[in-house]
Amino acid sequence: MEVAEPITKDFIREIINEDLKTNKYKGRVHTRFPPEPNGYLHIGHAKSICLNFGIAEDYKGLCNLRFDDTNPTKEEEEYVQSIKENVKWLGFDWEDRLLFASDYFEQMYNYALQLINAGKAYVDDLPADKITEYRGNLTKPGKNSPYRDRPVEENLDLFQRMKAGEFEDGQKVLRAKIDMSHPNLNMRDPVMYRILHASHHRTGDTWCIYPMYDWAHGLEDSLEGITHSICTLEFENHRPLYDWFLDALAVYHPQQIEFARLNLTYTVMSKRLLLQLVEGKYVSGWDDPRLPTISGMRRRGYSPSSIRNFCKRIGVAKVNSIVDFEFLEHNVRDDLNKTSPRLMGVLRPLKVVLENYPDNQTEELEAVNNPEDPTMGKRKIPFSKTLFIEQDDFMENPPKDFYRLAPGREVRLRYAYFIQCTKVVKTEGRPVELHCTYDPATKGGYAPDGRKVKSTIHWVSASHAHSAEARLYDRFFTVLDPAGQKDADFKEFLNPHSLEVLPDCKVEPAISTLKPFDRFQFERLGYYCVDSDTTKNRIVLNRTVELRDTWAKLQKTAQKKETNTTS
RNA sequence: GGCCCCGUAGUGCAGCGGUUAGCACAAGAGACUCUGGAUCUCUAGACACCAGUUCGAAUCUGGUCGGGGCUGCCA
Repeated sequence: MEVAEPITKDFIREIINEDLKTNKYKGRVHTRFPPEPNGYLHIGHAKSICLNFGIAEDYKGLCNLRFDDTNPTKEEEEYVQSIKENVKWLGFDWEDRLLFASDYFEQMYNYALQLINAGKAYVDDLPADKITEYRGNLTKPGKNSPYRDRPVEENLDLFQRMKAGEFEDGQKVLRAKIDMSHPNLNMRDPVMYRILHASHHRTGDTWCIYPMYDWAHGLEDSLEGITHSICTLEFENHRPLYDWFLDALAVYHPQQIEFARLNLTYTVMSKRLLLQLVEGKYVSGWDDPRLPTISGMRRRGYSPSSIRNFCKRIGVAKVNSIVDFEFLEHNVRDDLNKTSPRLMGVLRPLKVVLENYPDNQTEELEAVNNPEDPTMGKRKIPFSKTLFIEQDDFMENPPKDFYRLAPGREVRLRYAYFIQCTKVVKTEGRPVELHCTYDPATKGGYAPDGRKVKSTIHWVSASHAHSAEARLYDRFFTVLDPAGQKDADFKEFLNPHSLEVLPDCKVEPAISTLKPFDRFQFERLGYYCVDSDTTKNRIVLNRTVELRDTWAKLQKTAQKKETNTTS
């Protein structure tokens, strides 16, 4: 029985409820997800996507996908494509509302003219460093540019010539005329347009002046009839400006609401830093499975619903916080447990020969595809005299709490037989082959005499197994907050063991029915998925996340105890 | 020295003047089990501080302390 998720009423939905009550927007709810196409989306964006599209769903409103493409020097078409794919993959639909800020450039230009005419904007000839200097700082008020009081006619003429391409990059800017001594630095005559002789991914070379975020964003929202413009906390100080522009123009005025962006332990959540990792080849690309990008997580094996659940469960607030990476993992396990077919595969094979099993016999044993979901059916697994089991499932001198195979001990091979270890073959002190006997009476895994075994282990038939490469991932960084370390580059904290490649794993034949991006569980090991590097001749698997492992935890605490007493 | 935002278990959220301060993850104990998985049960754990308002404050007000953000022609 599924327990209904409690309906969390976050502060944003409370504001919307209030607006609905007062009929502020005539009953409309219209949000937008406004990425800049300058990189790939990450899990932090997923939070925003779920929020914006989720609110639209909840209130039967609309959510636009709008690319905020106002800076041609950083934006690329590749990013537009990846973002569209990611949003779609996450399960959201912008219908016919795929929009671009660049579609409004002409309109924005006219609005700028309007502001100039109203005496609220001026062309400034000050170079960039002077503008900075004139701005003052946190505690010192700024001072007016000598060009601040140019007559309207001159401003109009200059601005039109900026647009016409008569000036070099950086030679002039258009600024709002607000207040150079305002305590909020954003209000000290912010730049509205800069000259950029750069080719834009959509408008090409038709423009050489491009609007700044503060000027553009509110207009985009206004033009689209957005009701609630949801953004992250760092834009809080920009809201007065957002409001100022819209009021100065006397146009439709959405409400900006800020929430805290997502932070996750042991990772970085910034397109800028992720770009460094990609460009510096610290990863294989934007879709490297160790990255918190949507593409990376998809390749790693995360399901869209696991990400959506995660985003729903972390909530929305205004406190800066950092979510445990374990919580993300909990959500994948939770989802994948219910939806993933099970398979058996051996990561680090140890050969087992069943001495009393007929030499050339093969049996087909029946296995359940998903114990959590009987509708997923059953499958046959081949069994024979020579098998592989996991090296970890055998210990020559086991401690008392080790339940698995050991000399003289009996365990169950899942869905197969009880076996007992009779002999250990070693080279250089390491077990390389086990001789066991099987009990024919236990076929299927049940002992007719009712005797119990302490554990059930997984196995594959040696001659039937498919070889595969498994890529095991560990946390990407060694510290909780790699980007927040004092006086240090975040790349210093990369975990050198974040990727472990096991080139020759042994997997049951059913693996061949899967295709890239298919997800499954290796029984007793974890959730895996087929990597996109897989070809006809080579199977590559990614470990999404390990199963919860109380044995490993026991060992870890025992180890800790030991080092505590010895030191 | 300025402006803005924020302080509830280890972590993330809920609590909207009267609750034994709730939920989830993590932690600990146990049950069950052909995955040392899943599931189930139980345990421990928090209102930053000080005043004020009120019969009554985690909730309202003021202050203190603490955290975050803001000085791009980035978004």
